[in-house]
Amino acid sequence: MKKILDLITDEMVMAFEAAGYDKKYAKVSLSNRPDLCEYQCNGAMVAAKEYKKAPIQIAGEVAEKLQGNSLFAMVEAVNPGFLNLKLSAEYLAEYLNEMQADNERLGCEKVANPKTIMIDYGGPNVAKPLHVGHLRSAIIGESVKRIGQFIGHNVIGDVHLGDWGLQMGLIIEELKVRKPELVYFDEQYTGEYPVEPPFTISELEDIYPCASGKSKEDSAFKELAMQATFELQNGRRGYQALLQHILNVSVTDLKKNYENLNVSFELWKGESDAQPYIPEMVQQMKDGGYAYISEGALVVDVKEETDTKEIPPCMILKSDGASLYNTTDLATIVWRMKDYNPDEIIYVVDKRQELYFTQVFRCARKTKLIDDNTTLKFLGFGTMNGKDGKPFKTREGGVMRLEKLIAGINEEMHKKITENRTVDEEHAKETAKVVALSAVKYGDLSNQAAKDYIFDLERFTSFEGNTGPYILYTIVRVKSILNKYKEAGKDASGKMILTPHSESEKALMLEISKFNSMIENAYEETAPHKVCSYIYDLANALNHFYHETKIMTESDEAVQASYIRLLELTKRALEICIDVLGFSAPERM
RNA sequence: GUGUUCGUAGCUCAGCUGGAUAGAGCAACGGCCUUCUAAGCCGUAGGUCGGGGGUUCGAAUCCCUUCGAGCACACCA
Repeated sequence: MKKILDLITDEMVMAFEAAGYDKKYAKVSLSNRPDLCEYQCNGAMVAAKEYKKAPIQIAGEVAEKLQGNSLFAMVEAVNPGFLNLKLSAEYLAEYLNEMQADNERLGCEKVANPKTIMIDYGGPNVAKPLHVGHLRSAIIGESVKRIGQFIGHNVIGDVHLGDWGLQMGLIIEELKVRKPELVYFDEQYTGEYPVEPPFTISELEDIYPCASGKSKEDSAFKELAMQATFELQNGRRGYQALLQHILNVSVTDLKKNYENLNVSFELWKGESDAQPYIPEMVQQMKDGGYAYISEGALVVDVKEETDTKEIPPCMILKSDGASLYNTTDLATIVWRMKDYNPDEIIYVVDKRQELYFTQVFRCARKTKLIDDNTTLKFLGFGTMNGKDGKPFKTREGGVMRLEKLIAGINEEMHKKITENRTVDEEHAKETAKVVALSAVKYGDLSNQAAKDYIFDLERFTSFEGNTGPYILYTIVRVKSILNKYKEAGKDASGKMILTPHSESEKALMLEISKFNSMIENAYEETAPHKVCSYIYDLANALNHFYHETKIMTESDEAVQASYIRLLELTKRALEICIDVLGFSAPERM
């Protein structure tokens, strides 16, 4: 189904041409003066130069051609040369009926040529529990993925575990200190290793910070850890087996945590999965003449003429021959290309890593790990700050665990829900969880991803204003009235949406009609915050209409059914939107 | 130092591929519940869009400059 903006533009193009002007000037946009019109075209003012005519004259001639057009209730040429448009009520109702006929997608067509897009987000470290720093990547990445999937692309989310490098060696060494008797440390051992992991998740969570702290003070310990890392990377059996245990225990826990956030990944690959591809990749870079030794390390130059600053070379191997972050990221590109041949890879990563990823992307392109058909995209997000504007910390100044943060929000929400109304305990708990998630996600996603933002629990969990709970409340109100209608034994299915009976109804209809173009726009700009701002407008329009219109007492059955159909449409639009944002609405609240 | 992002109401943010009177929410103040969830709706007040220049018929938006803040600058990830 065509976007309403395109349909209007089509008419405008014809009008411009009929009046003897180039169609390139017939660009229509949403009005920025809703008091004057719904859509507008500023082309006459631009065209004035080429045709050496007063803009108002051109606008007038174009408007003339649109008089009587069934799309519009009003076409006006206004000084200095604006073309102001209002849609006809009939046309708008017709458009909404067409949307409703496609309840699944509300007339938002899937792309004709689906792309394979991989999204790299999450990025948890298997040695450490998730902390608040992981929140944004998960929330934004999940939403970007869902938007892409809704549009019709084949989008694959990959969690990209941090499961390689010194952190693993640290765990192994610390475990050796604690449980030296384990067979994993016996180099003579050739039998099968136990299936049961030698530690629990809580032990694991204790081991890493402990080892990490030790390595900072005890250089001998750090030395051992580096040695263990090296041996692990070179295939020492016992250590490989330990890595598997660490992965199993950790991933089980991670899955649980991500599930609570309504975040899921198609792939649970990690840095270690890239390991097998490294030797050949490095060899190719050498053979191709791209990589050379600089200050002992193997690097690839990624400078470009147009750079405004010096971009350091991309390091492939450290001077001790060990691989590093760059190496696994590049090798990850290798297997992604081999297994999935994606058209695009999107990295949802902290924006502070931008320079680093520029190096990696350039290196991948230069050394032909990817071809020209694949784009690499960096979607950097800003820092989540506390109310003081500084990076979010616990009261003690440490990093806050994600679980703890979420639990705190759940608790706060539970308090609010039970405060003013009577609800049974089990119900309240479930609802609190659902609403709390909307608060966190909406609070995050309603900001532009690239900007830092202030995490304000009080504000996010509020039911007033531009918040997740407000959106959910609106949906719940709609659900409630739809239920009442059903309970009255009525059924509006198959009934038509009629032309609007009030300003607020038309405003709501206009808002709904923007749905498909909004989704496309949000996809093109990888901007979930556009979905947020849309549902906020839509929810406002709904509440306004709801307030002014007595639906259940409407005596004209056809009109009432039309209202109901309109509410169903609104609800569906809101639900699709919150679904792509990654949360859902309860039945009651 | 170099580069980069940003600076919009008391606070938190939209708007930025140039358009008409710069928009929301919170906080403040004032209205609206015998009727579909008042967790709602309506209204009042609050701004030299950091400063200065330029391009343009027209600038929060583009360019230059200046002040201020954040961030990044090869053997961590």
